[in-house]
Amino acid sequence: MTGSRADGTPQRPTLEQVAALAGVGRGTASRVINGSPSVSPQTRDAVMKAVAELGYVPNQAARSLVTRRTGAIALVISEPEERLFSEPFFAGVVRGISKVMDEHDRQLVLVLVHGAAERADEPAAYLSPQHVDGALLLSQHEGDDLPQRLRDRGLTLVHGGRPPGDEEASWVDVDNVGGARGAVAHLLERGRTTVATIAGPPDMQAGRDRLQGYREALGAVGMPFNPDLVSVGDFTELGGWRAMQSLLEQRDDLDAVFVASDPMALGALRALRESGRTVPGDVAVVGFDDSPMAAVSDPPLTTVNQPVERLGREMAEMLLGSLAEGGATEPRSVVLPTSLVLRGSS
Amino acid sequence: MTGSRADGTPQRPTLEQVAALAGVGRGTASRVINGSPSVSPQTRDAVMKAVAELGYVPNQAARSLVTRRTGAIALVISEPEERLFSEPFFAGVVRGISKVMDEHDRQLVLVLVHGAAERADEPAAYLSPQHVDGALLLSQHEGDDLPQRLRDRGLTLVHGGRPPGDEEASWVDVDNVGGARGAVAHLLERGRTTVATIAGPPDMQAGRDRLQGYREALGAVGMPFNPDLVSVGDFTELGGWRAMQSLLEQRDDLDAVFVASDPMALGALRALRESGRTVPGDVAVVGFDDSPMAAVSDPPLTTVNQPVERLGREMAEMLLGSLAEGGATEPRSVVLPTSLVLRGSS
DNA sequence: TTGAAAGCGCTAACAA
DNA sequence: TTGTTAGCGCTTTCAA
Repeated sequence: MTGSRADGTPQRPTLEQVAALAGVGRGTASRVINGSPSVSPQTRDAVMKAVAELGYVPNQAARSLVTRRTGAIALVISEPEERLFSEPFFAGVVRGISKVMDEHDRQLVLVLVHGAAERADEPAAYLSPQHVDGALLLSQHEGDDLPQRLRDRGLTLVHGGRPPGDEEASWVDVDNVGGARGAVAHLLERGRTTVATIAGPPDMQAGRDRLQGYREALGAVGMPFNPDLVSVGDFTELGGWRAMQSLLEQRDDLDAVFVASDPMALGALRALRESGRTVPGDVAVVGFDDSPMAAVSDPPLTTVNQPVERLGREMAEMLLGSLAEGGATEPRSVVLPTSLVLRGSS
Repeated sequence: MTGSRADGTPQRPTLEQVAALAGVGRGTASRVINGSPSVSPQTRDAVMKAVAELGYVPNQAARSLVTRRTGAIALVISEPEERLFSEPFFAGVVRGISKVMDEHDRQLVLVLVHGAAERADEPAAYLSPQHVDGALLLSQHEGDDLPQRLRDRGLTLVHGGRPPGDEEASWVDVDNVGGARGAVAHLLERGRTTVATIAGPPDMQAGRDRLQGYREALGAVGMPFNPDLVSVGDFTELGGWRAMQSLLEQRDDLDAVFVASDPMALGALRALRESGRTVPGDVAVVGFDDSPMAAVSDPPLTTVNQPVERLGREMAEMLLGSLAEGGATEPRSVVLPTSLVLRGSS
């Protein structure tokens, strides 16, 4: 039995009790718990049995105190706008991360870094090796020095998405360039001749990369890049709607458009409908994200699928890998392939 | 200076060093850190100064070891379907929770409880008083016994959303009944005479509550409840589209519809358009959620706004309040008001 | 009001 | 292979 204290809180058994029940010393019990090889099978069995009988669970605080490792990983999300969590992107990434953490018996500490307020005094003082072993960064802002500061504190970091101009960073990203290139190539193969694009915000790496893919696809078939066929949106439905209108004003002869996000593509679909055009008859449309809405829009949206859960998994595994090797390894990076999902809009 | 260890990890200063620098005993330094009243002002100042100078941050592990409190709160999300994170609902709630945790220097540990797999052996063994002081539960499933098991382990809990048939639970919810009632009352006041509803899944409390609000609004003006005017969806756009079609087949004379979620309302809008009807001319539509899409749909959607961030705040504050009082208090509950946002669809 | 000291539960170094 | 022991950094009695 485990006993309980005066306030009714069940009192967890300690390693001491496990050792006593197993008839061994505390050190030996500790070795068994931590999978040390230098323990005889009989001793191991006796300890395991005692652990099971008592329902023993190691006290993480005591353990951290001596090992100086916490078992916790921070998931840092900067400036959680409406967008961030709202996008299925986050759901998938977080799920992937969470599964890996579960598998490794590690805790995920969620840290939302809000705007200037927190930034002012000591930004996320909690994010130090004293509290977490490492950190996963999502949606960093351009020019933010938080990553550098965290590294200075001795934290091992892995970024979701390639951080621009940070050679020291380790990161995992989806192949935005390739995904966009493939989408535009698909439109060209279908015989479209005047392919426009609604690009994402130029201050976001994903926005820039997807525009780059558009250029590369044109270049691959010897078509010139024409600024008239590019309009910039902010990744929202409204932004896509406006961008599409502006494109139609400039070039009423366009017959296809690659849109750098599904919400923007839905806005574009609406603008096209309002202009009296048919999709894909008059204009073919391809989005990016493969969000749930894409499957049920009118018409269903051809779009680029990103392996979001896998992105989370890879991030988590890369971080745990670096931690296992003892930290100071070379920066590493992984790019995950995207795939085109064909639907009615193209 | 704080010194550093061989591996380059900066070595944090300890309370011992703070005490030495301030010229006091370790116990006294501890009292200052923890805001004990029985410390002279001069002593306090000296210690504070030493803390600032050394950049001292208490070691949470050491603290937990003796206080038996962790400073951590778990955010438990059951079965994170696509839906869950995808909805702006989650973004707001998590943001509210996060802010309160920041204010109280507490950590938020994210625990995603996946399907049967985890459930099978020991479900979230981590969720015990040894690791977290309490837990916030989001999107619990009907009949799930996780809450009860966590309480048995001695954890203090607060639910987001009213847990059906759990008298011991503390919870915070938005006024789903009132919000729905107000939405339908609004349609009736606008002169609509045949108000249908697309209800949410009957196995979800929010779905049931919103249907209840619909009934109450009809009852308030002496109108009978007519099953022909009710169709059930699954809170998705596709579900709303289908439900709207089925309603139109049964009752082609309906002139208004209250839809229990915005995604479903967008689907309903599409079905109405496809049937050749105008909104709000032929049929007025009101949704529920005030999601970003509602503002930019065609026409913009009248909908019920929920104070999502506040819901998170209230949950977090309720939990921390219960914890402060020392646990075994009465179950408590809070219902937050919703508000109708008038737009073009009604 | 303050200092000294015990001890929270564990790991790891050292002996045996 | 095993037991013993010295702390990890902190809070909290107990005396003074």
